[in-house]
Amino acid sequence: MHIVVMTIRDNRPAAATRKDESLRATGREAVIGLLRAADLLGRRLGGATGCEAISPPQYNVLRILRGAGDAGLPTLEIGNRMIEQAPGITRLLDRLEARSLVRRERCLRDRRQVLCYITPQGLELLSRLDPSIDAVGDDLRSSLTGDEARALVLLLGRVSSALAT
Amino acid sequence: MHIVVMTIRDNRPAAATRKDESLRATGREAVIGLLRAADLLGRRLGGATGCEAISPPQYNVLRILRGAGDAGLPTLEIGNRMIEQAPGITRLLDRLEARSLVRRERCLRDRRQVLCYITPQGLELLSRLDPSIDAVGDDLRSSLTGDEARALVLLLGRVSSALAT
DNA sequence: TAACGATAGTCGTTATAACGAATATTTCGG
DNA sequence: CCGAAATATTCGTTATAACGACTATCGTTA
Repeated sequence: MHIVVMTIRDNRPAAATRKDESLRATGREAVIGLLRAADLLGRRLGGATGCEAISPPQYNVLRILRGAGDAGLPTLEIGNRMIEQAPGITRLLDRLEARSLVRRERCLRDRRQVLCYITPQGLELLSRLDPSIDAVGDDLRSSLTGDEARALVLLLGRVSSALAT
Repeated sequence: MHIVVMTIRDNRPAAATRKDESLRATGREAVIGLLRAADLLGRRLGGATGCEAISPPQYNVLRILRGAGDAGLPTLEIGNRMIEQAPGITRLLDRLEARSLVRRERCLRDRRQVLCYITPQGLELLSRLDPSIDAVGDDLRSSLTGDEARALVLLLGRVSSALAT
C-alpha cells in the first residue's frame, strides 16, 4: 500500500533544533486535527443516535453487548472495552435496563459477577440505527480514495498503539 | 406493549453490494479507529491538564484567549472557535473567572458584548502546561515517520471537511 | 423620538458523564 | 479457616451538553 504524502520543501536545510521544532509542530497539528475530526464525527454520531434518544456511550454499550451475543458480558468487562470507569457503567446500564434494552442477572458460577445481555428490543433499536451510522462512515470516507481510507485506518492504529502505553 | 419491527432487508444487487460492502467496512473501521485514537488522546491531554485541575475544554478556551492577545474576544466568538456551542461557554468562563484565569468586561463600543481576556495567572498556568501538551504530541508522533505524520494531518483535514458539511 | 426586530449574553432545568470514597458480596490463596 | 483480592454497587461531587426563556443592547425605521 502506498501512503499519500504531502510534499513539503524546506528552503533552508536547518539545524537539528529547527528540524525538531518542525516535527513538533506537525505533532501539534496532528493533535488538533485528530481532536477536531473526532469531535465532528462524534457530533454526527450523536445526531444519529439522538434520534433514538440514546447517548453515544449507551450506543457503544449496546454494540458491545450485541457483539458478545448470547454469552453476555460481566459489567466491568463492558467497562474495559469502553475505556470508561466502573461506577459510571453501572448507572449507564441502569438507564438501559430501565428502558428494557439490556437485561442483567447474577452469574451462577461466580456470584460476584452480574452478566449483561442485550434484549430483543435492544437489538431492534440497533438495527434501526445501523443505517444512520453507516451513513456517517460513508460521509467520512466520501472525501478519500479507497487507498487513502485504508492508509488513514493504518495510521490511526499506529497512533492508538503509541498513545495506549 | 411490544412493537415488533421487521429487520431491514438489503435489496441491492449482489454484484454492486460486495464492493460497496468492502468500502463501507473501511468506513466503519475509520470511524472506530478515529474515535479510539481521539479517546486515547483526550485521556492523555486530560491527564496533563488535570495536573492543573482544569478540563480540556477549559484549556482550550485559555489557548484561544492567549492567541487573541490584548484585544480579547467576545464570549460567543470563543464558542465559535471551539467546536462547542454557545450557552455552555458562559458557565465555563464563570469557572475560569472564579479562579482568576480569565477576566471579563463589557465592551464599551457595543455594550451587548462581553470581552474576555486571559489574565497573567492564566498565561502562567498555560506556560506550565505547554511542555506536557507538547509531550503528548511527541508521543502521538513517535510511531510515525515525518512523512506519515504529515499524511495523517492531511487526511484528517479532508475527513473534517467532509464531516463539517 | 419611539417602536421594532436582531444580536449578545445570562440563567434556568434536565440528563449525562467522570471521578473518588466507601461498602457488601464472593472467590481464592496460604 | 482467615485474610487478600476481585466484582459490583451506592453515594456524593463536579463538569459537560442541550434546550428554552429571559434581559439588555444595538441598529434601523417609521
